[in-house]
Amino acid sequence: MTTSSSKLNSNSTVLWTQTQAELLARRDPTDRLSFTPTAPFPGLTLIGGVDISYPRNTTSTAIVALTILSYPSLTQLYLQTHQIPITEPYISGFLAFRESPAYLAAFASLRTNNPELWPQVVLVDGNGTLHPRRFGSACHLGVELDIPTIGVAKNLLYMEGMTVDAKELKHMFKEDKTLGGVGIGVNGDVCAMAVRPTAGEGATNPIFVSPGHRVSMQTAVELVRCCSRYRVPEPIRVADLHSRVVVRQLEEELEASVSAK
DNA sequence: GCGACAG
DNA sequence: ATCTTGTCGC
Repeated sequence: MTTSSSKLNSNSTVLWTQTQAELLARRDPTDRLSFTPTAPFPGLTLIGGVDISYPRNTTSTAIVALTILSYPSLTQLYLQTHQIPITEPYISGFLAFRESPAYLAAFASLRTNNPELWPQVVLVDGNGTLHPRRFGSACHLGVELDIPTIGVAKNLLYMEGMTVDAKELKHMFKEDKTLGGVGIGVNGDVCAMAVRPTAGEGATNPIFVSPGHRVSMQTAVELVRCCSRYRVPEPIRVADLHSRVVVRQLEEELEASVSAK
């Protein structure tokens, strides 16, 4: 008798759904911040960003990058990568179970080596409340660390009950050049904002911002706008670019070790 | 019914 | 996420 991997995945999914429900009970949807939750955010000086890049031809390991930028200058104060084992597959709606361990390792290192740079808010590459169970990876990391987080996704996660789809949104931003953002409702809740990328009126491909933990929708959007020079806000952009550089190095090392034997 | 599904 | 070149435009 054989055991199919899809069967294993669906079993994990049941447990993971339960875990998400438990952690959701600990999520704080309000502004519980160490700075004033209104632009230009007096008191805010340290903002974090995290992202993960995966090497081609390998599924067991990845590179996580954590960066800390000063605010409002967006100067890079810290940028560290870690090679982390990846044990779980990517399953839509359960991204945190794949990536959160890597994030936790990165933050553990920061706490040990540069505790003075512990961020006041963290931008996460993924969704917050824009999620089938209102608990995306940004919420997950936020609750685990009890740190304010904001989810920023480059693509729309489709789910039942959504008021708009990606194509409609693109149309709306194209039609109305002054449109800055569109609320994304799911079964009566506005759980995200499609935000027109900063850098002009011509851009029509939005980013999707949703609160993670200890941040309101309003504050999340405002803050993302305030640290965006390009489509992707700086903290995530810096982490993304650097993790990609390091992933290339890892790929070369892997190639070398193969040809060496 | 088919397709759409963060990274 | 990753595989991938040039190209149109500011």
